[in-house]
Amino acid sequence: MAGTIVWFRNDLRVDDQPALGFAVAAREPVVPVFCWHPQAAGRWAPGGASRWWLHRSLTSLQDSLEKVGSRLVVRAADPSTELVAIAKATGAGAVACNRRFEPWAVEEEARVEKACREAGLSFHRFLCNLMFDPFVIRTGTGVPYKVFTPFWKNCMAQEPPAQAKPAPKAIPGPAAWPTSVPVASLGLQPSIAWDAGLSEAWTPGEAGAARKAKVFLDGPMSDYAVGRDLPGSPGTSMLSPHLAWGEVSPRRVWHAVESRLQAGDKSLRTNADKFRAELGWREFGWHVLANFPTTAENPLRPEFRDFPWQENAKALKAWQRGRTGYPLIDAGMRQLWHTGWMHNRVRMSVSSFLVKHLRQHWLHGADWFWDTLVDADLASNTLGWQWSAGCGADAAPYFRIFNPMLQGEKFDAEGAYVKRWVPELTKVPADLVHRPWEAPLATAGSGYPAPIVDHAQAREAALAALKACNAKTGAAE
DNA sequence: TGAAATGTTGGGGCG
DNA sequence: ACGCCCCAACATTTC
Repeated sequence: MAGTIVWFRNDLRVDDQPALGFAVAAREPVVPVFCWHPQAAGRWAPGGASRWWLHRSLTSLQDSLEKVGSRLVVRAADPSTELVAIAKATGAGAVACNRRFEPWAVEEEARVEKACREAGLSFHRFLCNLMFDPFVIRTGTGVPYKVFTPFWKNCMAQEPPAQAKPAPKAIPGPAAWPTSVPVASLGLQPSIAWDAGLSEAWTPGEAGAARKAKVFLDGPMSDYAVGRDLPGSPGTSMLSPHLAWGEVSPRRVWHAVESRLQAGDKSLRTNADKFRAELGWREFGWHVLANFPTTAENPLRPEFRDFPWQENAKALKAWQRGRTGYPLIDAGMRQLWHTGWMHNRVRMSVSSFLVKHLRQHWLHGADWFWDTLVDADLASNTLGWQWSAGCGADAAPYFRIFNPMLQGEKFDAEGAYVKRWVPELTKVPADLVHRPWEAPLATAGSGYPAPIVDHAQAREAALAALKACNAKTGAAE
């Protein structure tokens, strides 16, 4: 072969990037390529917030590649035709990529591989964004896990993730570069300026990811077990969008944690293990989706197939816009709208509220999150929503219904979080901030809506719906 | 990685 | 002083 095409996908980094490392090791020309072809993903094509992120991440990747003597060739068409054409134009004899596990991406990968082989190109695939292979980790009886704890125990009994490999210092280019379109021509940017809050909160790209990791590992990680549950303070890593686009390698993060453990005490170990278990949940989500590819749209537990969901466009809209009248719910939904991100503790509450209090189909929630989250990731989104709805892997039983007042009082006792995102509540005293309808009229929020449903009634209705479904399907519980 | 209802226990007020 | 009752605190069960 006379050079390798590196097909970039959601692995937008140069550090610990196996396909790129493979291409550079061949000591022949390397042609990095990104194809924008959202049609292949259908319903799960990147949403608005993800496209905003992708625009910046691609720009950042271009910069990093140029710094080591390379480029990023950008095309807006199907990779199965583009990569073959680029191989012809540059004389490359091989294509290397990193595996994805979205059902549509698996199909796309097969299509690209076929086109490459038919054109006489060799095709090479690597595990890049996961620490453990989803088709290797198996239960004692040889089937994929559906429960997190034994899954993670098994992973922890494997060989530890391989050491992360540093970025190449120089990347040889082809004699002549193929044509490329500007990132700006892909139409990823919002046409109206709704992205000020995103710009304020995030720095997409590899450097931004490394900074977030360092800040977290040197700070909040030492109190992670407690701090991660408090939405009003910065106790989480904020790495999710960077991981979603592959701007940081989970192996790199894993070993960065490990190196800090050498110097730490036992309590650091406890907190670090909690954090690594969250990386584990991310792995678990991908393993479940890879092995049960229909779950992006269908419940993993078949008895939920005919669950009596309601259709209520008005309620759905109130939830989306943060106008349900429940402070914790509204704060979360407004944080999401403004920054493209929501604290995990609050994600659990808002999703429980949508599927239980409002009894809207979890896919409505999944679609909204997909469009608004900068960390939208098909596996985590699917796992999270099915977990909340009670129909997925290791799911909360349907009757586990979060009480938005109690969750607020437990994890945002002073109301700092809800007041930050719901300014109508500024004057409500702390002890009533999660139930403002009980506050005296003078201090109650001006213009803040009354609860769109009564908590106790909604809870009863949700439990009744489950009962009706069980009676119909004859489910055991 | 719940909440609410129900059951149990034990300290203290009181007749 | 004793037993009764109340109820807070905690535990268990149920949804």
